[in-house]
Amino acid sequence: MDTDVKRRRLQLFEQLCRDRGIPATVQRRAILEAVLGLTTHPTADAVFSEVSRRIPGVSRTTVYRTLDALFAMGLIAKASHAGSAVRYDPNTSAHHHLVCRNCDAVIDVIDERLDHVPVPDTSLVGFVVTDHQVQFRGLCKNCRTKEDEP
Amino acid sequence: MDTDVKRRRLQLFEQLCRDRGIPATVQRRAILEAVLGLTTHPTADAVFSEVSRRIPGVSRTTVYRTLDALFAMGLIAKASHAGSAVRYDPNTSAHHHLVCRNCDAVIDVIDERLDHVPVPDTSLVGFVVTDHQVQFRGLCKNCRTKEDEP
DNA sequence: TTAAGTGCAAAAGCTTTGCGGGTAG
DNA sequence: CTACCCGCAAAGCTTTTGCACTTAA
Repeated sequence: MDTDVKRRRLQLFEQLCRDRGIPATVQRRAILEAVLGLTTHPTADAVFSEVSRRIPGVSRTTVYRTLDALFAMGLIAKASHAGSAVRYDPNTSAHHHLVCRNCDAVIDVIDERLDHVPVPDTSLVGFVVTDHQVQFRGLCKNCRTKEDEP
Repeated sequence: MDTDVKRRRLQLFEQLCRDRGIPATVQRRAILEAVLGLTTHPTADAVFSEVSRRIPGVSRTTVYRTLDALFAMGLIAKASHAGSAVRYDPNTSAHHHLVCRNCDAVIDVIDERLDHVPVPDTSLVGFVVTDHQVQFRGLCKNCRTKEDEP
């Protein structure tokens, strides 16, 4: 992620904490920095590994709780796709995903044309649409080469 | 699900089993019928409950194993969206979903316009797209009324 | 000071695995 | 007959919860 964006996100974090009168702890800063530094849409466990390097004694529980908190503050996003574990995403603006059906890797897609797909008429079922996301499924580079050599 | 479609799906199941020389057991038939009969994109546990009614002694393990097998045979689909449990879908053809961000309910969307969204250029990352799905997020009827009365 | 956060241990929810006995083809 | 399936129990992985101690504001 761009250094400038990171810096601003961290400043936003500090401000949101001040506004709400909640402590900006070492752990929280480190966990936010870890997500901002990973481009792999890490699972909570992957974030835990990364953070453990900087704060050796940190607990998994704190990572889970903090990821939830950062998500609630709008500082990070959840990547919604099938798979055993939830994945987190530093990119909070509208974007789409390539999802590998073999290894569950998630790659960002930025394409304005996808931000304006036709919204179906959902008045019959009483559903209110606020948001949408396009998922492209297929095979990533790694898994493609693996399938070629059986 | 339409009775005719159900009947044909069950026939297809019998034939696939014969072709592959694998037994079409009572349990498998019942599990397939259960998924075809539920329009709620049931979790494995919901399928288990439904099947238990017809086959009182059936085990969760068999339900999990069979859902996997039916998926591998292309007889049912997995609904890919964030949430703790995997959900199964009798509709195996291209379609899209409304996902409630409050209760995780999944509702089918059939809209041809969504079947032809622009496919982004993924040659740079070496990803081969085979498929896509649009997810509309928002609030379902139930959760909307709940939020109105806090 | 004091409300909130942290770590630990334990539990909960979903799913998979190993194994002995049973059953469809 | 024989390969495959079934149910049971146990374990695995991700995530949540309760509680005593610590820390940021």
